[in-house]
Amino acid sequence: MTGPLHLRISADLAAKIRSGEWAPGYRIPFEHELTARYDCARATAGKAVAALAAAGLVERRRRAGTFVAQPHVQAAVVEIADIRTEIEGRGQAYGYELLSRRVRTIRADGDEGALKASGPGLALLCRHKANGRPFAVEERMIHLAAAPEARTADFSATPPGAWLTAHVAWSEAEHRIAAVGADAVLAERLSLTPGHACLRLTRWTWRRGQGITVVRQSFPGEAYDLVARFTPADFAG
Amino acid sequence: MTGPLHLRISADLAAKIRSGEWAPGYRIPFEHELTARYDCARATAGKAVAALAAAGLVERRRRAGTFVAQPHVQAAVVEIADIRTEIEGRGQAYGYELLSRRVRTIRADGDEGALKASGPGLALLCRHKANGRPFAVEERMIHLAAAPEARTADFSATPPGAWLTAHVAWSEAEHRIAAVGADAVLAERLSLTPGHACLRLTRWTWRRGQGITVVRQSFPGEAYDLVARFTPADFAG
DNA sequence: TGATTTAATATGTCTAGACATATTTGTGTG
DNA sequence: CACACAAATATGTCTAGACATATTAAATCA
Repeated sequence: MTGPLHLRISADLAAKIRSGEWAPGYRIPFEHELTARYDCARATAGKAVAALAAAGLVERRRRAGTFVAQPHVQAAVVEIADIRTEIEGRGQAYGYELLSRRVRTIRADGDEGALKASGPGLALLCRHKANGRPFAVEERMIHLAAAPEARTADFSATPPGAWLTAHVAWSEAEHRIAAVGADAVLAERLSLTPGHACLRLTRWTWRRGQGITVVRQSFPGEAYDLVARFTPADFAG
Repeated sequence: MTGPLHLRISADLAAKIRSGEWAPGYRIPFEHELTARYDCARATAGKAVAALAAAGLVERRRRAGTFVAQPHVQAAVVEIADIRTEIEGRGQAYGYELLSRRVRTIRADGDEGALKASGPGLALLCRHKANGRPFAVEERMIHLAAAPEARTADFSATPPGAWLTAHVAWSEAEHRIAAVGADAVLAERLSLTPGHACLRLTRWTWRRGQGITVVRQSFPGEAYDLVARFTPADFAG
């Protein structure tokens, strides 16, 4: 094993935990023991153990020691790609249509209410296509006070998601993933029969507590899976 | 602001970034400048900036300095709680039934194929209830070579998910989230009409590359939303 | 016995250095 | 002008201490 000593120590400890040799609840060696074993300063051993604690593999308690953590809640990282990237990544032709665009007051209830934004917003309705077939319908509201340039942007050519990531920085986001049966309107837009199972991804985006945009994307159930991977930590162990 | 100095420095810097005062690409102060500003050792300033780098707020380049990172790809952390925890967290009564249990060979294709496991497996079918109503159907396969104790575990009382997290450590997991229409069998088990939109969560779990278990949980679409939050970092800023 | 104080101890934070490593930038050469 | 080389410099890693803080276990007192 090469590289920085603190990483080597982390990897060694992580391997013991991953292999099950050190079960949840096991007290791992004290820092002063690691210091002796690896012939290093306490800060180096401490850094190695702190990394494991940050990754959730261990829990540290003063005076008591450091213990292998109980398996965590399943936490999965979903990388929600831009739809265009998603489609082109499958080798399909991407298509985009703006179906409707208008300025209206942001509602204080429902999905838009969670934005905690008031005043005029830009309401967009658009459709993404893969190989000419409907892939997703996107209903979006952009808070114009937070993104004033959106008023003059040409969303008939540029999908609003791509435009926003390029023009507006965000600091917080929340996603909600649900399965819904298509109502008559959605079914027509996606060329499905009413009731067809669809995956619905709703995303709210804020910056410093001010709502920027909320978007609801609906996919035919068989067209799109969200894939999430999780590894408890990044050690090579 | 109180507490450890390195956290105070992290929070100060994070606030500048979040507010947009330091835009993506901006070079934040060098460690030696922070050292002077906060009257601390370089290690303390370095720890603060390293935390921001770990959170993805900044990127560090030797000789060049530390720069505010470009807004990342949408990455959402989904906390997929144990179903019992999920139900009880809503203040509902949790119920559990084992519908079927048998030992059979793990298939080499389909969902089970991705386990890359062969030999005997324990196939379980169970149902989770909230306030007496079906909440989820769970189809699970446990690789018995990876978790031999499962052969004698009493899954009529303990849900397999809870048993596994307590008895078997895992190192890698993959989740797939999809919307499906209920087929006749699933509809009957969930007391729905066929075709009803359901959220389907499939999870594979490995340990050191060896498949441990694959589980497919199906929820009535209206019963369960996956909620994912994303904040670039954990600082109070 | 039960409650309270006290001492021991592991982690948390921090310092003031040192040397290693990578990369940019300037310089000189063909 | 293009390219190779050297110097400058910011981060990365590490040491050998120090004191702070939380918590447990032991000792003491009601």
